[in-house]
Amino acid sequence: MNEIVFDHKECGSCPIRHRSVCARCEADELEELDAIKYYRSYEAGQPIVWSGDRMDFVASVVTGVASLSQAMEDGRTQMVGLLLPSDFLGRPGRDAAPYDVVAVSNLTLCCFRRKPFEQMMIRTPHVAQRLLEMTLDELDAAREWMLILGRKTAREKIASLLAIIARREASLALTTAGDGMDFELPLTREAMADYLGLTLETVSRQISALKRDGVITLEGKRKVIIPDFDRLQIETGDDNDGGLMV
Amino acid sequence: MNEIVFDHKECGSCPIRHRSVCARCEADELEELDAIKYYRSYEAGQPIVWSGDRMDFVASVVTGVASLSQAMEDGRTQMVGLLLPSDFLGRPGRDAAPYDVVAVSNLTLCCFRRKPFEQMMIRTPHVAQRLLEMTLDELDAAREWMLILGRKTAREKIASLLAIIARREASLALTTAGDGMDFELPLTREAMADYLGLTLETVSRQISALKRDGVITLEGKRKVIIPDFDRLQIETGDDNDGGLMV
DNA sequence: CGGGTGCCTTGACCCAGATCAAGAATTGCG
DNA sequence: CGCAATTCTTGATCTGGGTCAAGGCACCCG
Repeated sequence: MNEIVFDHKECGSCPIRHRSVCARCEADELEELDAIKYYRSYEAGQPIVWSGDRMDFVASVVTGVASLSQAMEDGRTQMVGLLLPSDFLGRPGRDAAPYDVVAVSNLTLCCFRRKPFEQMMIRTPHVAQRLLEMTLDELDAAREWMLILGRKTAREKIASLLAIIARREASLALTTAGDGMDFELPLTREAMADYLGLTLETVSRQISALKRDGVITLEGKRKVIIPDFDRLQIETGDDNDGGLMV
Repeated sequence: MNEIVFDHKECGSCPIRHRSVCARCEADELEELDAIKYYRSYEAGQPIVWSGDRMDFVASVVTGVASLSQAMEDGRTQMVGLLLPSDFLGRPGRDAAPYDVVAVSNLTLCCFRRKPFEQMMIRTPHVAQRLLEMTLDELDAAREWMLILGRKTAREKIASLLAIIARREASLALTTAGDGMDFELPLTREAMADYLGLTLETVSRQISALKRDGVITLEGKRKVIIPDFDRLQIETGDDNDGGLMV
């Protein structure tokens, strides 16, 4: 893997966004992708596709947050993934969307018509490779999430979610500012509950508890300040080495 | 996708085992794969790899059942996947195993040394394509499992697991015998508990309850008879159209 | 045949988190 | 500016599933 300087702004719209591969984007495929690409914006709360819908594009998130979720008939819903800027949405080779996709905040997608994208994938093998890599990452994240859902307490779940968001946030903003960090929560309490398999009341109570215990500080309802990341990490119940996520 | 007659025995050892792709296996790659392939057997209960171990092979399951699981330091464990015959194990491009892999029953793997396999992947694009497809299926399965873990009751969890195993079993044995079906449970109560995020006592109680209510019949402790699959399906809480799985 | 050793079942009790309910804080809009 | 409409917090109570404990059953081995 050759380490190439990586400008996220330029590359954000490229679904094969990755420092080593982006270099190649500068070559042929980028133009090819440009020809089939278009942007779309969504308002917070707006649905993007419903489970089962035909989906004739794939896309990458430019700005904002989207959620993938599955719903049961009686209204119970489980969020199964969270898409942050630079994440990929859609599945080459599949007609129907497998989950509901909703814009959690205001959102911009960079879309590619699916058929031409698939064609390109066949012709340029490294795109399929990259997509495989990304899918394996998503699979790992989904499985780490299974551990959270199946075996962690409410407090550990909240801590895990905060740690994951903090880590993601830190890796995007390149401010590796030691152990203290802060960010804006992109999710409502209800969305957090749907992600964690809890009720919104429990989410609220556990956030209050973490605040009371000095693990986090809140500024308003959404801004979270983490004075000591290691402390938060302990609250997650995980062993104390890194695990990637979301 | 061209529908070719599919002999599972011949193809079981081919990691690109799929009716449409198997046809191509008859050509070049099959020989190439044969050259780097070897078999390994494990006894029930035997570990195959531990999370974090270096893993220098990929494999496909020939016979038996293996489990993927994640453990917390204090002993809580969550099973995150179940590998049945014809499933693929391992990740091209990754050195370390991300989970513990254990043989649930006696198990035979058909292994390929990883490096040569990766080389071949680069040269033959349709293998990468197939692997991407398989990984997407696993991702869907993992996410359906997230719904089960996060939002279903204990009874629904058990019903879901039984329905999933029954469906898998039915698709392997080509006996599409209407609505009645039966199979041998490949998991202990404890393994089921680890899969479902429950305790083994709750698993036992809910199985007893389903038996009492006539949803299933047991023969011994492991053989499950499902007189009416639709009835079981209702107990899962899902909407009543198919959803793939495991 | 008798006593392990796994695996499973069932009962009694308890508690983390759900549910129900009442406000408080924040946001948006006429 | 004032009055909804959201979104969040907190309290009181309830309950599904966890925990602890006591056998039951099948199989193996000496």
